[in-house]
Amino acid sequence: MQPDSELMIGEVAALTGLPSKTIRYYEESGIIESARRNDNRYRTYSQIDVQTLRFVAHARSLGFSLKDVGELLSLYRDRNRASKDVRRLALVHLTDLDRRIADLQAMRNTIADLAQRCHGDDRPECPIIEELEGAPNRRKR
Amino acid sequence: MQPDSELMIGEVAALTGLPSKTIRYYEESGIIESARRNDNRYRTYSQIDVQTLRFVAHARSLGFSLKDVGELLSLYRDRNRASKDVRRLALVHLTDLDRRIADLQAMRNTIADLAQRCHGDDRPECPIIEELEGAPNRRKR
DNA sequence: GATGGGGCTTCCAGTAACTGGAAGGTCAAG
DNA sequence: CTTGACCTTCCAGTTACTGGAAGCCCCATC
Repeated sequence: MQPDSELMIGEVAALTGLPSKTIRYYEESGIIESARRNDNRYRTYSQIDVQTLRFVAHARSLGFSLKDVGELLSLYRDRNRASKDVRRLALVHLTDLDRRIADLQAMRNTIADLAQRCHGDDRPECPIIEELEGAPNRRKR
Repeated sequence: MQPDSELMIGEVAALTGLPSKTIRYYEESGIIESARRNDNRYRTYSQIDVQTLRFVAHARSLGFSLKDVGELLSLYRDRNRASKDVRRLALVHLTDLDRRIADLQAMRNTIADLAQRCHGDDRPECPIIEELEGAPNRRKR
């Protein structure tokens, strides 16, 4: 119950799950504002800063880019935000995730099929090598 | 029907679907050996080189790392390879793909759920922001 | 008082796999 | 002779960190 307790970066790291290095990196890259410093030039953080960093960590864990996180943060702080702006960001991200999942899934299925058809013994015959050797390559994007 | 025709990098690019820049990059990073040069110091390639680059392109399109592609290439060239070595590489890659797909799928589901519950209008209330604000962050890996 | 151990600081480099761009050489056509 | 389309090398930027070096600050101990 100390509303104005100032934390050092290691404590914030423990509270948010983010490495200290990453917190400094977020500051350096402008995703969060520069931390205040105490007499030792050490960074100090408030509970609000911890909340902000938790927000960032959570958005990152959902796969949003740092650029997106920046926009989400400003929407988060904007009491007059329109939820459609947040939703639009989320939907763009969703589309991107779906595309990436589909790409990986296609690779996965091909690999699984090839691996399943490969004897996996000491002989050289191998459908995986044959596929790589012969099949035309797919276009990306 | 010219078995010893020498191609320039642009032609190889057209034949393999790989940008010239990427072919040079593969050479520089040691994934393929240095191309012979003609009198102008231009790189020249044989049909075998084209085959090798197609192999590389295809392996890359299946998501193998360049390091893996290097190993696959040496297995490809090894007439005494054991198919189990190829298969092992593929299975490790498969595991990695599955993990990445699962990670993305989890994100995707969360985002889809949040976006679906968001009104997406001009009002500020937004379950997406609330989730980022409040929920504990998941551990990666 | 010297020393040791954390934690903090900055700065530099490396990761993966390219991609973009600058500056310049070569060659054939018009 | 100049243009245009190739080719060359080299450097920088991308994404989101992560590792490591060198050095300060503070506290505890011998």
